[in-house]
Amino acid sequence: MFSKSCQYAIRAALYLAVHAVDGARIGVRELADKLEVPQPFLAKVLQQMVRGHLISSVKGPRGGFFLSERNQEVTLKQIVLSIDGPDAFTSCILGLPVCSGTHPCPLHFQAMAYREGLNYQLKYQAIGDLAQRISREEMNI
Amino acid sequence: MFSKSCQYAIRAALYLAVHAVDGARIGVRELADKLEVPQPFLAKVLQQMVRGHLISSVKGPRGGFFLSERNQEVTLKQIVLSIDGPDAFTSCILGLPVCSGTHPCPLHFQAMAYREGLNYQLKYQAIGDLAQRISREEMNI
DNA sequence: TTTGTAAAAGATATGCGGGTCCTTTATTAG
DNA sequence: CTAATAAAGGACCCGCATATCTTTTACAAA
Ligand code: FES
Ligand code: FES
Repeated sequence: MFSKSCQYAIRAALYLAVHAVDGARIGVRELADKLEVPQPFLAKVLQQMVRGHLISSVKGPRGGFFLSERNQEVTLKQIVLSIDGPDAFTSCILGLPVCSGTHPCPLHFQAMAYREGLNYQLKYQAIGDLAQRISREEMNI
Repeated sequence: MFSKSCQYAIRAALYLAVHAVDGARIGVRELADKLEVPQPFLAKVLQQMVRGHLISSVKGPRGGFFLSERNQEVTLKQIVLSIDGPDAFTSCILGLPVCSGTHPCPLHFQAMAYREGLNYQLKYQAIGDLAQRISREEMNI
């Protein structure tokens, strides 16, 4: 479904939303440590996200990653789109060259139901909103 | 979601169910040709399926692949299990080490809803049954 | 029994996502 | 201004899914 890069990206963004509050910045070290993912690889993903304006960063002492006001409004969908591209939700689950309702594969309608549901979630949940749910309902990231 | 091997496996099984009727056998050549997948690789997947008793084969002239009576009863779920292993439907969509409802990731419940639907489909649809739907509703495989 | 045919098996290549390392650049505290 | 710090950027490596090729084995028809 999601590539590893994309999973890391989402989890990192959520971690920042929950923990990088009040102007605090968080470094790759802590991030990689808390998410339990390989540090150098996470760094790559993070800078890719910065380039895509999904998260923000400052260099130097007391620097690190954080979410600007704009970044809080970023949706999970934007992250997926930016990292994995648009095909995750539009390609046929059986790998057929085209996914269409007029000549569907046998799993098409069931797969679409699933994907549409998830898609909706991704589309309308901003990082900032999710952060609150996460702390409130003590979810894992 | 599914690996390429698994996609090929499912499509091949369905093709056999639809076309290898009345004791006819179908060779790798035709199969690869019709499904538009790489022939030598498909051959590997097919023999893997034979070993797993998901499909049947005979060597020699007029030989090829087909579905025995037992094979008709095989479900898509068995194919997925045999090719991709059990993790496809039980692992966390964000890659967390465990997927559980008690400490869920933010996408857990939405993802589960989707997956359960698909899972049901895979679990209760036997190849033989699907074959009829496919011809009747002119679906693509 | 012979011969042609087609799958089985094994060894081998390739591409890419995933992962690491090293150097450069920017920032800020002192 | 300087030194310490942390991200950015570039080059590189590795394993595995994917894909290919060659040889061997089994079967069936004649
Ligand atoms: S055609 Fe296969 S999922 Fe739509
Ligand atoms: S915990 Fe992530 S999908 Fe269940």
